[in-house]
Amino acid sequence: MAAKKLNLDNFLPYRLSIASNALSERIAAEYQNRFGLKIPEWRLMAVLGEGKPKTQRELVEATRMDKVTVNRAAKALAERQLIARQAHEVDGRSHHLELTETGWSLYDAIVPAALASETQLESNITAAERATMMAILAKLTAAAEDYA
Amino acid sequence: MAAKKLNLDNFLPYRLSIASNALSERIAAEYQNRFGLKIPEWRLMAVLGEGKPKTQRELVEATRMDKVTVNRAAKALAERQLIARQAHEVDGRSHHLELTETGWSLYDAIVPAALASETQLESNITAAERATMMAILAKLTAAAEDYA
DNA sequence: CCTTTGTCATTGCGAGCGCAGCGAAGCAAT
DNA sequence: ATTGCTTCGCTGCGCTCGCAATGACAAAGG
Repeated sequence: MAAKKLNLDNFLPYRLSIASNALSERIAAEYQNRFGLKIPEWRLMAVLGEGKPKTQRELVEATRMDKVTVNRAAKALAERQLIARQAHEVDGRSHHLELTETGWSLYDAIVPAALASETQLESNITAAERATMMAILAKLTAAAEDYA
Repeated sequence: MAAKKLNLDNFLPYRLSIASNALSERIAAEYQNRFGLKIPEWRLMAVLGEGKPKTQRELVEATRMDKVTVNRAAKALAERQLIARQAHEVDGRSHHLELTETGWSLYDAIVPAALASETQLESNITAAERATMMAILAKLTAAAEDYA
């Protein structure tokens, strides 16, 4: 018999993974059904919704997603005419991506839905808890990445 | 221009996903390198380490993983002789899975490593923060799943 | 210039994940 | 016993993910 045991339910990375998965699935289904967007696509739109055109490289940084993920999401959005690729003035390899008219109207439709959805999800926790949570998540992320 | 904007960095599901991914990658690499285990395999061992033989169905419930994931993990562990499949006395379709001698010795080697790893990851947060975190994760998970 | 080295976007490919569907076995009801 | 329904483990298959390699262009050094 083992000297020491371990309870999976009390294991933080496990619980974090379960929670993240549950939320992701729920949100992914919602965005897919209502707007036809996958999560990476939605994330690009969220960043481009800040107003400034960005290159894929910049989007990778902003969304923390893989460059391939960003590329494919951008491709899908461009095909649906939700974003436009403007040639880069100085760098011939790169493009500036920005929301089109259609993109903006979809964005305007999504934002309230996203906020409402988040409000509902967080209806069980207090503002203080939320703040604590965000701080801890930042610490854990940093710790995991620093480890290297 | 959009009526309302949205900052991705302040979006909880996004931050949760980033954190979970960062931790998962780090842990997956560690288990893979040191013990040749993938995360689903490690989770099965963690549950079986409680001592009671379990069927795949029970493992699905305990680990919250898909039945296919559990099946493949069990297959891999059985091939490495880390777990044994005992025929089920009453139900001919099912088997009882339990750790073998070899399985136990690997388990005994992993547990201290897992605990040390978690301790290090959590060295930046207090016990109170950890407790808050766990409680919130449970609430969020429940909220996301209830939505259905 | 021209070569080398670096950077941005893209494509190739393998790994992982999970739904849907299958056969085998149990269970219920007649 | 037979029929129909459920449950267990397993396989097929499609989708997503991300590393690695490629192609196009840029920048730096001779």
